[in-house]
Amino acid sequence: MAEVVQRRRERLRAQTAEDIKAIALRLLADGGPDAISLRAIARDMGMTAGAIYGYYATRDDLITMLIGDVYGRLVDAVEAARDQVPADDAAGRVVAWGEAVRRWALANPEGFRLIYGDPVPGYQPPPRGPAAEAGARACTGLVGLVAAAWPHAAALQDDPAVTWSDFDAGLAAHVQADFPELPPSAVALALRIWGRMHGLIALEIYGHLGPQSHDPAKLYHAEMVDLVRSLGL
Amino acid sequence: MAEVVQRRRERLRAQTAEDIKAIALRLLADGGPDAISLRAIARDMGMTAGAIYGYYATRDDLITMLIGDVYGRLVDAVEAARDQVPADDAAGRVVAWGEAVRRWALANPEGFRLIYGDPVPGYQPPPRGPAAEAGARACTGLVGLVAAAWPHAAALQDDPAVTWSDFDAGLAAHVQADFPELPPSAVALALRIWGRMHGLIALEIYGHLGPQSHDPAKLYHAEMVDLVRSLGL
DNA sequence: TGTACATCAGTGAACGCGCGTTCACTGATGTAC
DNA sequence: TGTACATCAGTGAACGCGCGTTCACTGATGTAC
Repeated sequence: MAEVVQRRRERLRAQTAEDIKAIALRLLADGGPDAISLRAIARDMGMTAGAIYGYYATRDDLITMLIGDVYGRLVDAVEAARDQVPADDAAGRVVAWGEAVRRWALANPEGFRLIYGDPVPGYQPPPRGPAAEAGARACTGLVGLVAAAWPHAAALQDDPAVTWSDFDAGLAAHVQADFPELPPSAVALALRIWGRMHGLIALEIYGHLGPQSHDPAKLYHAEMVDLVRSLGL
Repeated sequence: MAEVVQRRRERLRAQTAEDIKAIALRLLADGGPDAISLRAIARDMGMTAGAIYGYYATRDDLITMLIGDVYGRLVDAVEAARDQVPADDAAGRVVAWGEAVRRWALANPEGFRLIYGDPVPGYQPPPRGPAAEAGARACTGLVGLVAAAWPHAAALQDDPAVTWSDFDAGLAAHVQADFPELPPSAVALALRIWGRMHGLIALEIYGHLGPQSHDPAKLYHAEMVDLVRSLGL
């Protein structure tokens, strides 16, 4: 077979694989994680359910790709928001990051559920893969924010009880390479900041904040302000 | 029919209704929220699926009761842990509360998912009901903790921009009745504390912390210490 | 003590549903000569 | 230009599954006389 034809076929295959993901994402946004079924996707694509197996080996494979994609977009959005703020404004970057997470979550609630919630029923996430990678990216970004703030934060947040062995070896190595001066407690701080951003957003997305608060945005912003203060900024 | 017989029948009915919930909870613990199906419950009870309709009108009704139950137990556990600490030790009570939430979540991960995560596929939570009630209880408890800390926290956390209208009217009225001195920003602080506890726990339960941290307990404890400090305690 | 009746928890079979997955096949596209 | 062959994306029908829900029914328990 001529190479040019083979290459066109590959392009078409890749295109269809993308279409499948795109439709899956629309189903996700419309109906929540449960709405992602091979049959529903096939229906929307005007295909047969069996045809999907030409592109993804199983449903879980597709979901895995999907989570990786969505998670990647979240991290993209958040990094972009951070980079809107000058690098020397450590406090501003932290707040920009945090507010961007919330903004993305509210704009893509089902995406947020897909990433952070019970994924699609019966789905078991693979320990390695695009999702884990995106998580690592997010984590790295937060460490970067902490690194920028560390000159001020150290006095409040340094804790000699924290050691490198408290963390994943890969993460620890990565941090030590990028920020040789940074102590392990700075990584702990980064993870805690992650949790701090995640908490209010998760409560809001899952409808637990609504019954009590009429203004979650204000609440979240206050939390970001307090967070920045706890960084000594 | 003799009253005594009717009463015994009622007792038996109530007992069976409880058994159904108990088995549903075991299914939840074993297989996650998706494992709660009327057919699975009936199988475990040695009944027919249809028989469940003698006790709960629909599956969603059962789930609603279940969530209320589980949430109630969580709040019970947390309140009990708080009450182990003398009332004049505001900081200790906050930490006890927070650690109890995490302990309960780790001991009942599927319960935590049921309450705070995507509930069972297709389930829509009713705005009123035992679950909402338990949420309100948790919220009230946190406000109590903040009230005890407010003499110290006010200087750091008071914010005149927060108004009573930022909150649910019922909650606001309740707080104003119980703690007449407390400003609205104390309620905001309580909700933020809720988020702060929820964040790391949710990340841990849903497996997002594991890849990065080897010692989530230490991480969480550090967060509680920082939280207490941000209360001026 | 015995018999006709009422209650009502639970049965069992059926309904229609959507799902993931498999597989022999069709039919369009391109190749070789 | 025409014909025989290869590729391979997609078909369509079927598999077996578990689900929520309904409904006419059975059969044990207790009541009334």
